[in-house]
Amino acid sequence: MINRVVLIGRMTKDVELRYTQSGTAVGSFTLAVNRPFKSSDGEREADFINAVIWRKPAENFANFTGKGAQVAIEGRLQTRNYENNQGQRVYVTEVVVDNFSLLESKAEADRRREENGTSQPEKQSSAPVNNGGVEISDDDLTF
Amino acid sequence: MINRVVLIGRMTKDVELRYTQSGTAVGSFTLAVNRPFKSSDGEREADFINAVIWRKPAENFANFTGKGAQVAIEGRLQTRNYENNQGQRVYVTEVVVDNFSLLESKAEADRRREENGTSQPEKQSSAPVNNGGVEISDDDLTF
Amino acid sequence: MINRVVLIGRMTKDVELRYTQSGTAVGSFTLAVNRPFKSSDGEREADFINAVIWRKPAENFANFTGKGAQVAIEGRLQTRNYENNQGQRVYVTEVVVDNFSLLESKAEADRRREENGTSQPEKQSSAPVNNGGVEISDDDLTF
Amino acid sequence: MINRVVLIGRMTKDVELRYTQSGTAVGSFTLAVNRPFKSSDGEREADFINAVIWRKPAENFANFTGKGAQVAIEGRLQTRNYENNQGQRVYVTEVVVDNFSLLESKAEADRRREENGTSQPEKQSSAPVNNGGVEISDDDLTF
DNA sequence: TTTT
DNA sequence: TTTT
Repeated sequence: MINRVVLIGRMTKDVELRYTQSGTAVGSFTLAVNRPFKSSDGEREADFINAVIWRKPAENFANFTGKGAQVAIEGRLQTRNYENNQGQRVYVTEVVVDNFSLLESKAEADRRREENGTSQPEKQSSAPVNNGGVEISDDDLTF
Repeated sequence: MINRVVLIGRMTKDVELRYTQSGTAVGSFTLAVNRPFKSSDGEREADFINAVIWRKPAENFANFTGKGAQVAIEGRLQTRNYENNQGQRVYVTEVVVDNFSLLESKAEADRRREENGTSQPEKQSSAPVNNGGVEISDDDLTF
Repeated sequence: MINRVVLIGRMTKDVELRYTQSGTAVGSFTLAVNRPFKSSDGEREADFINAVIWRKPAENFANFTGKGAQVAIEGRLQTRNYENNQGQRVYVTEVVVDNFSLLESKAEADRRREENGTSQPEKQSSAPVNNGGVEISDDDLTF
Repeated sequence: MINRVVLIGRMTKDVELRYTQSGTAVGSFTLAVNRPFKSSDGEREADFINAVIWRKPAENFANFTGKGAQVAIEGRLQTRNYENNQGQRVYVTEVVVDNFSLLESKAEADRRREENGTSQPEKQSSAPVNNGGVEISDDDLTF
C-alpha cells in the first residue's frame, strides 16, 4: 500500500531524543507547517504535525536541527493509541520519518532568532515527553 | 510550505456526508492503509487515517465509493482540536483531500464482499459522526 | 534533498527484465498515467512515464504485473544521458522505483482484456529495450 | 489517476519567462536535485529536472527566485515530444508545477554567491529556450 | 499545545 | 475504533 507524506515546516522545539531499553534511539518532534492561505479571523494558520524518527538518523537529526529551524521531512503516516491517566483512549496520528533535509542549521536558526531579539536562547528542556506513560519498547520499532 | 500526503487504502465504512448551515457538502471517512511489514505478534497491521473532503467532490466520492472499496487519495495534513464532553481537549490530525482515484467501484466492493460471503450488506448508518459535538461552520471551509 | 514521485497508471507492456554482468536484476517499463482533464481536440490524454526497478523487487514486479495492469509506484526522479547511433546526446528522465503496489494482478489484467476481446494474448516480447546501445554496468546501480 | 512529484533543489539558471500568443505567462527552469549518496567514481551526483510553471505563479516565481536559489516544487509529471531540426523525435519529461516554496530568496542566493566569490553576477540571459523551435500555443495550457 |  |  502507498503511504507517503512530504512536509516542509519549522521545528516547534528541539528534538526530544530518547532510548528504548535495548538502546535504540528515537526522536520526537512537532513541525509547524504554515498554511498557504490567510484565515479570515483569528483562525489558526499553521498545522502542527507530530513526527518520530528512529535510530542513527534520529541522533543526526537531533544534533543538527533545533527549535525554529526549517526542515523538510518525508515518511509514512502511522496511527496508534494509548490509555491516558483518566483511563481514556487517546488516538495519535504521526509521521514516521525515513528521510529529511535540513534547510537551515541549528546554528543558523539560533543566529536568526538572536538577531531578531525574538526570544531567549532555548535551554534544553528536561521535561519528559508525554507518550501516555508507556515505556518505549522495541515492539514500537516499526521502521 | 509543502504539505502533501498520498495514500492507498480501503474505506473502513461508507462516507459520512453532511452539510454546513450554508449548504456546503463535507464528507468524512477513514482509510485503512495496510503496512508493508508483518508484525511479530498480535500487533496492528494497518494505519487508520481520517480524512475529509469538501463540496462537489465530496458528493461524488460518497456516491461512487463505499465500505471496503480500495481508493487512492491525495491532500494535505491538517490539525485541529476541540473540547470533548468531559471537558478535555482532543487533538485531531486528518487529511484534507483534494484529489482521489477510485480503484474499485462501490458495486465491485459490494460484489466482492458478497462472493466472499464475508459480511451482511451494509445498511447506511444513521449514527452521527463524532466531531466533538460542534456544529460545522463555514469557517471550517479550509479548502 | 527531497525527490519523490508517486504515480498510479497502467503498464504499457510487460516489464523488460534484464541482468547486469554481475547478475543484478533490473526491470524497465513505462506507465501510462491518464490525465484528469479532457483535451479540447485530438490532444494526448495520458503521460507515458519511464521507470526502472532493481534487484529482487524487479523480479517480483516482473512476475506479478504485466501489460495493461494497474499499478502504483513510488520512487525518485533520475536523469541520465547517452549518445545514440547518430552521435546525438539523448536525455532521459525516469523514475527509480523503491516501492510499488499491485492494484490488479497480471491474471486479472489478462482476463479483463480477454473479456473485452480487445487484443490477442500478449506473447513475451523478445525485442531489446532501447537503452542507447550501452551495456548495463553495476555503476548504474543507483538504488 | 494519481501523479505527484515533490522536489527540493537549486535553480540551475534564472527562470525563462515567456508568453503565449494570447498572453499567458509560462516559465521554464531546471532544478538540480542532489542525490543522497556519493558515487564511487566521477559519476554525476545530481539529477537535473526540467519544469514549467504557468500564469501568475510563473511571474511570481520568476521574480522571487533565480540561479542558485534553493526551492521546493510540487506538481505532476508530463511527457511530450517534438521533432527537432534534424527531423528526429525528441521526448521530454518535465514537472508541471502547481505549488512552490521559496527556501531562499533571489537576493539571498545572490549574496551567498557573492560572498563565496564564486561567479560573476548573472546578467539575465536573452537566449531563447530550446523548445524544439515550436511556438507556444494555448493548447499547451495543460494546467 | 507549539514555528517564522 | 475500523478495511482486505
